[in-house]
Amino acid sequence: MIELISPPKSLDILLARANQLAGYSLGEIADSVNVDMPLNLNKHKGWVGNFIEQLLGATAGSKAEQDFTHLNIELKTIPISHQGKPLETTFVALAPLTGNVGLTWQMSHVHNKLQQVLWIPVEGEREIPLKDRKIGTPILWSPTQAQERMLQQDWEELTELISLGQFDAINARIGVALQLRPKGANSKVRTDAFDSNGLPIKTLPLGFYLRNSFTHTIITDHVRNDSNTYL
DNA sequence: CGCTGATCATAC
DNA sequence: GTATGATCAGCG
Repeated sequence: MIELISPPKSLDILLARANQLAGYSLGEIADSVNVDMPLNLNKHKGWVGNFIEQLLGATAGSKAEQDFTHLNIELKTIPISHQGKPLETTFVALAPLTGNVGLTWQMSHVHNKLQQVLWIPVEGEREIPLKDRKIGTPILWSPTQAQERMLQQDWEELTELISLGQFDAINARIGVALQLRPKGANSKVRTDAFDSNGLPIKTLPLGFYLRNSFTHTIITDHVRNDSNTYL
């Protein structure tokens, strides 16, 4: 896209930028910065996330762990219903299918990425034309102790299944907060793993996702204090 | 109609 | 293929 926006030098600057977006529609903002936008997300699933990244000065296409490495903050847009509930799960990270021996929760990418997240709610009802969907008030979140425990427990259970090569037993129904689901171009994609006998196999790539019930609590817990609140 | 499994785009 | 950003689609 365009608009070269420098990375925010401080948390305050990042939050100020994010707050300035609240209340405006994607179309209004895209117009103001002369960015072309798709009619819908059908073939542009990551468009909103990439657009917000650029508006806030995240380094696009980076391989860094977080979007704002220097601030230790991960950016996530989240589609919200009229009732303020998440409409989609939140992808966190690709699940390593090998090399999990000796890996702990504290060392994991999931833990690292979820230490501090700046959530940007965006209206996500499919009946609302993409350009008319409004951006909401940003939420800077870090897991509570209870949430942290929940995440760790799920991560350990899911990672254990991977380590044991129990891929037949893995499905999206496991886990209270976190779940494992396919993450790839399509169902034919394969990646390296080890089966229950420790033998090399090729299997479907998986990713860790946050369930809507979990992200909903993040939004619910967030205290709104004044009239300058959207969504 | 919520949720799981499948899928889309892009950079390297 | 991996890693970034996610949402689509249709079964139960």
